[in-house]
Amino acid sequence: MAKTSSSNPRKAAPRGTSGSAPAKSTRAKRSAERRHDILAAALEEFSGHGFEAARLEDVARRAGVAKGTIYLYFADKETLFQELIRWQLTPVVGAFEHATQADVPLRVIADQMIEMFVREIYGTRRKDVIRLIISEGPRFPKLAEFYYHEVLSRMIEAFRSILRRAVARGELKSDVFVKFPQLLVSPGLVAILWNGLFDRFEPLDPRALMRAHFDIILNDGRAA
Amino acid sequence: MAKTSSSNPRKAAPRGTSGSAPAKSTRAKRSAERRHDILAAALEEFSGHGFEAARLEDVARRAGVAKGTIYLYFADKETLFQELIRWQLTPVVGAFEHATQADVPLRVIADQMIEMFVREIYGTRRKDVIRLIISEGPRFPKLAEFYYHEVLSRMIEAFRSILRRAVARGELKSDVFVKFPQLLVSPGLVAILWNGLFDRFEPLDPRALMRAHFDIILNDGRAA
Amino acid sequence: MAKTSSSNPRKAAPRGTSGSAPAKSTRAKRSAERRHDILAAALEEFSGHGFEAARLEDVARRAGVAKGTIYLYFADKETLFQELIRWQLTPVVGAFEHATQADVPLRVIADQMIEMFVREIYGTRRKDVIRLIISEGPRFPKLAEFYYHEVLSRMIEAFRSILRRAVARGELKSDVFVKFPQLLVSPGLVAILWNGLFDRFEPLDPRALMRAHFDIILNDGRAA
Amino acid sequence: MAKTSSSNPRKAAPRGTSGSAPAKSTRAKRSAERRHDILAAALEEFSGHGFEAARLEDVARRAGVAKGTIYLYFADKETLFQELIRWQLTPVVGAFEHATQADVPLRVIADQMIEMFVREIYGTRRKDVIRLIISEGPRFPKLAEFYYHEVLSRMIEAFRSILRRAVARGELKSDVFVKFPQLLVSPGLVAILWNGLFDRFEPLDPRALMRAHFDIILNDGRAA
DNA sequence: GATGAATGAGGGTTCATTCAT
DNA sequence: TATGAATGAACCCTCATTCAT
Repeated sequence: MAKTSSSNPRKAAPRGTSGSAPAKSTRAKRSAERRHDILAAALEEFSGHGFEAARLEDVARRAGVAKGTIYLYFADKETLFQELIRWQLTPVVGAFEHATQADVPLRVIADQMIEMFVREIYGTRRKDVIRLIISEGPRFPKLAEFYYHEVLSRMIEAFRSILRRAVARGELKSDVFVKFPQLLVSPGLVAILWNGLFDRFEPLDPRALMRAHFDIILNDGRAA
Repeated sequence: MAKTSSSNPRKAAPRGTSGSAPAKSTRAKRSAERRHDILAAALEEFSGHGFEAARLEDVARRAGVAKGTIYLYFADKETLFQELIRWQLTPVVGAFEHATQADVPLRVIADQMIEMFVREIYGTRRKDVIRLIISEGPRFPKLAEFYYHEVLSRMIEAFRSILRRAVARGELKSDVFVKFPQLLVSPGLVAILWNGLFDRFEPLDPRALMRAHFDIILNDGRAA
Repeated sequence: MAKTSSSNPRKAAPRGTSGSAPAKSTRAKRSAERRHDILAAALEEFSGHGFEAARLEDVARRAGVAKGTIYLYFADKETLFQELIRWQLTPVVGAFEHATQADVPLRVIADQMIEMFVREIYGTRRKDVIRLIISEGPRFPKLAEFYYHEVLSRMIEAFRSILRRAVARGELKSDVFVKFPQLLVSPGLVAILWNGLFDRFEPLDPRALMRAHFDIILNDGRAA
Repeated sequence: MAKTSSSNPRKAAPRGTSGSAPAKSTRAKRSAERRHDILAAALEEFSGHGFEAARLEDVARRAGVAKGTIYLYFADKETLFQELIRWQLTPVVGAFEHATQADVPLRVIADQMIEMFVREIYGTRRKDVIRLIISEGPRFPKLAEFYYHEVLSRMIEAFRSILRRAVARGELKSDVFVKFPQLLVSPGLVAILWNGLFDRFEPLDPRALMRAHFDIILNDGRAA
């Protein structure tokens, strides 16, 4: 009953060019790469098949490691899954919070948000991560909890601060969005879900959808 | 070596209002009841665990039948799942189409839609059926196809006819909704998903959310 | 509760001219027909799939009866199987014994045997019955026992009496066949087995095979 | 919804003489042993119960492995069955072909054949393998095909070359056996089938049977 | 650390048999 | 008698997890 021999290697994969980190022991670097490879492989497999149907053997093969190796880095399938979500979403939250601090007109922010969403979420595997949270969240209370506390509530707070500034500035006549910030992001959600389910029947342009939505709610006459 | 998988009766489901036929033979009635019991049990189990993780043994136990009995009514697990979706959603589409034919002001229709949604979807197991389609749809092309053709496209068409009338009447200045009817229903979707994932952290009143949304897009000054 | 209005029409006329049986109560006649139908259906299914893989549901459907009806006539699947063998083989033994009593030259008898074999065994479902005994016999001791006592030993005895007469008459110089009558029938067996296994690769004419065999062992110069 | 059934090593079977390689890694050796154990266990179970009725759990228990282990070596039950046949029969074909190349009198060859048959087939489990092919072949076209191409046609060819030499030498007056080599082996077949079905009622000495047969067809006066 | 062979519980599906109608 | 819906034991196969090397 080997305890996890721990000294769990650092997160954060070396992204892009391989070893830019200057002074990491080869051991530690290899370890971090392994962990990254496994997470990346898991992303593909969980995205493609869902949690239950994804097979750790396929994750291992895709990562180029043996099945047992996965258990050196992650306690079990469920932990791997949760770490995968964390690994993908944590970076964007920071970027998002940072991007919303600039004091620019609401419409400009909206355009930035749209581009950011399309570039960082819709155009990447993160789209599938969102879908995974929606699909598997109800069966993984801890996952939903992590997502709510570490991602969603921070993003909502960022939104609210933007919105409050916009109301103060008179750009928004109403404060409904402060109360229901979900209304701001719902088109993004719809775009993601539609894409996975119905794009083959009727494609949906996420940018156009979100622009139309902001035109309406910002109510500036462009769409009226 | 494979055998032709045996025949399955698949008697007509008790769509909508129950049996109006006054004199059903006991056999046929029992059969319809069994089918109904199995579908109801499957709804609970699939909702609670998802398609893969739901166990037919639990469905059987919950329905009060033996495991093998399920196979008298449904060819396999997947068929049971699809029939379940069909059984739950087909009736509401008709009701919805009928409800949207009245020639009344858009705001009245909107209020009716909200009430209908809360009563027929959000307040029932149908909410879970929607969630199931979102979760499992990507892995069940036929399911997504059925849902798109038999449910979604019909509902979208109904929406569009309402919206076109509203534009013609001058109630709507823009025709974006005719182009993106998804924007109309996105709050309902958000409400369902939020409910399953985050209600325990921060409850969300679906009626309030949807009303806020319609206030904004109908733009009549109440919320502006 | 409409009962099936029944009056189930009789199946398949009882071979050759229709009703030659003079005075059977309708009940008894119907019952015998049912039994016959089930046996005939079982012959097809067991021949085609073997004992284990044959499904009683298919037997019932083919016989035009309900699954439960089979159990009114036969105790279980195994009994049905054994009765089937008995039903098919009992008649031929008598015919065979009768045919071998004529006091004619051995070669004439041989030719008659060949024709009888081709007509009554190889050209009919009885060929499959033989195969079934070979395939399933080791797992059904009672079946092998029945076959040995009721069929084989009687046929062997008949053969031996022919052979003894032939030896006495000087038609056969040796009495090996009296000791090993199996050598007489082995080509028939080979023909049956070859037919089921390899005919598609290399057809085998049973009549030619058997004639060649008798030419050799009767050693009369035709083939020498 | 189907997954690609995973890979199967299928290391080379220990054909004929065991491992001549002196230094096998323990891993590889254990693997070959396991495969052999499973095949041997499968031989017992399939022989005793037939393909359908044999249970893989019993094979596993007999081989001393877990149920799942079988699937590390064989894709499924059917593959295990076919590999079993191949494993048993391939070696004898080569041995047989080799044995028939000596240019010795026909009667000598015949005696050698008889001894070889009794020693290598009748006295071993290969007898049961032959029975399995006969029993299951009609339901496993691929099995019959393998057997015909890899075993039977090669043996027939070997027989024919012997026979042609014998005809040329004047040892055989007729060439019927060149046309129907089945007639040469039919007593061996009869011996095998008789053994499985009727030996308990009336034992049959395979050697005596085959000698009697060859005496007759070689027609040299010993038996006349 | 890394491997991958081995494990064995678990679940979908089949089908002989029963029994209420 | 006849039916066929219902039963539930049985069995093949999968795959997360372990552990000797």
